[in-house]
Amino acid sequence: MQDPFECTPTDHQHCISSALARAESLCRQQQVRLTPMRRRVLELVWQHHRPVGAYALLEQLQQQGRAAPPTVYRALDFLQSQGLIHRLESLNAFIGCAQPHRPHQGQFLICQSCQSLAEITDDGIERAIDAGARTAGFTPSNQMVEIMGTCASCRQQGATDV
Amino acid sequence: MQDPFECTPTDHQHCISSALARAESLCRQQQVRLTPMRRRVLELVWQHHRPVGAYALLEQLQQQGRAAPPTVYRALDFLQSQGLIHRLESLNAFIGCAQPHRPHQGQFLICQSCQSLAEITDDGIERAIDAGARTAGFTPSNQMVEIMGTCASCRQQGATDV
DNA sequence: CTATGTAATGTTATAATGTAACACTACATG
DNA sequence: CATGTAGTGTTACATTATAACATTACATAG
Repeated sequence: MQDPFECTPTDHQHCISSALARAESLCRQQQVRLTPMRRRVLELVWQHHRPVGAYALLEQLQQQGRAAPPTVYRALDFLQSQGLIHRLESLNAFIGCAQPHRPHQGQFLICQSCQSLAEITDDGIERAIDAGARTAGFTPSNQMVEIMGTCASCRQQGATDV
Repeated sequence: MQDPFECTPTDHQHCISSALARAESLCRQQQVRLTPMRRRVLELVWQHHRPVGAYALLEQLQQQGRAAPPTVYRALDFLQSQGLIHRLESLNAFIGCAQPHRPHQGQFLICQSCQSLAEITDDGIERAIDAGARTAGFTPSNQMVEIMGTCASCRQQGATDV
């Protein structure tokens, strides 16, 4: 398994371009339009490659012309509806989804030390949540799981010097 | 198991007063001060008995004198630090915790139909999350689990008339 | 009992996040 | 070309949260 927290600069260009390619293909399949604005916002999200707020994206858009909050939020809403990005509720931020092809909700590992984030898709977690909810007479439609802690590389460093 | 979504008016008075009594006792134990303001905010949170926003609480406080946002947020921070309330990230809202004596994080069942909320504490979920995170080389310290769906009573009604 | 320090609250202003409402433009289709 | 719908622009505002500093309450040492 590739460490989801690691990404060299070279990888990173690849991350971005392959994410955009996947998005193009997925939107064609779904017959929805990945307009220039939507594509641009998705590109910016992937450039960060960590949770990024709507207003940070807005500032970047404003460096190349005018833009206002609704424009960003609309693009983000669209991207989210297509599963191309996830929203992190505990951070009010967004991140690109690496597996937009198969619908999922994902669980998020948020490193409190380096602010990096990894997405996992763990059937065991999803099943446990589903079972727990149903035991309480509740019919779940959607799960949000955000896990705060320390990523592997921060833990190694932190073991001595933090 | 008592249905966490149900609470008659009579029960409700009992909910509030017993929550306050538990809070008093817990704060004495912890040697922290449940000041009148903090107590009042906790009481208001319990009066709602569903997720309530900081500004809704603020408005209520303002009906009995002046109050400003920092006052409410400080009280909420304190209550949260003592485990007396939980913050629901996906709703930007707060709710009283029914088991403040044993530290826990809880999982939240949010009914999208009636906006009620139930807290469960499911070891299976917590273990699955812990295991899933560790498999990814991540050391979790804290979990946020918010589950959207339909509560039992809404589902019964909704089966026919929604 | 007063002095002193810390915790808690008051107060003002502002930051950060998000949306409503309406105008305009682009684009597909009849 | 006419028309409708999706997408974007624009303005204004709503909602949520915090920074910074003043003041008050309260415990404890002297």
